[in-house]
Amino acid sequence: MSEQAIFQAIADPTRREIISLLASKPLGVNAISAHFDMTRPAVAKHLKILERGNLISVQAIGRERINHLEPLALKSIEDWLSHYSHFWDVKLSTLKSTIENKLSTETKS
Amino acid sequence: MSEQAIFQAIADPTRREIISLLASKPLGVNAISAHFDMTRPAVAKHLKILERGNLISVQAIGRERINHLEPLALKSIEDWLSHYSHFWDVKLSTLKSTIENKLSTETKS
DNA sequence: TATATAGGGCACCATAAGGTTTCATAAGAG
DNA sequence: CTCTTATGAAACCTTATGGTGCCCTATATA
Repeated sequence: MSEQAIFQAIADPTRREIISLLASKPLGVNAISAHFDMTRPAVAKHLKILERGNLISVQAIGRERINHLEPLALKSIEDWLSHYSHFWDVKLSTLKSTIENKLSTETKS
Repeated sequence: MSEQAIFQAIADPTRREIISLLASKPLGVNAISAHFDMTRPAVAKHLKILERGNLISVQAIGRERINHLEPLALKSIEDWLSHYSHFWDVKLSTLKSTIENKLSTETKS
């Protein structure tokens, strides 16, 4: 839930690769570790960290635990970036603040 | 230069706070460490990591070394995020049109 | 010149992070 | 019931990380 958990989760290249993998298809621990040159417990640890950052959700089917990507959690990163991104990208932050302004004036009136 | 250096740089909460500090004003090492409950060498190490990720540049003036934020380096993060952001971008634009519809019906009535 | 100030650099320490091996358990398949 | 497969979990090792204290050099300034 903490923002730090997400920043930490995406800091590791292996975990970013796992995210990339799960983006195309939900997978179990074994299927994921097949893509890496490391043992299953190592991958399982990475998955736990990703889960702690709410970047993946786990769905147990029988004896399998399928890991699903939860991309919405990445929005915190986007939000943090928006404080600085106006430097190169005015478009998105303008859209965001426009919406927020409209929302606040709406609720006020 | 490496993408990993940037992800690693923003993974630490202290470094993100330093980024936030430098966003408002370029500062020297001493001025920065005055904001934290840690010694100057510790802050200097963080600065070195930020520099390695090209997130700050250093300008030497006399005996002072002023650290400037280089927000453009954060674009790599934005680029990486863009692979997944469509998930919530759809939501956001939907929200936008919803609001605009509400606003137009409001002004019409 | 003497002295205070800004900062670099090194040695050291404790803990966290990433990995392995090994063992245990739970659920399908024969 | 037995065997295989999917996974969790603990113990352990090695290296990275974040921090400290201490000492050095360079530049201002009284």
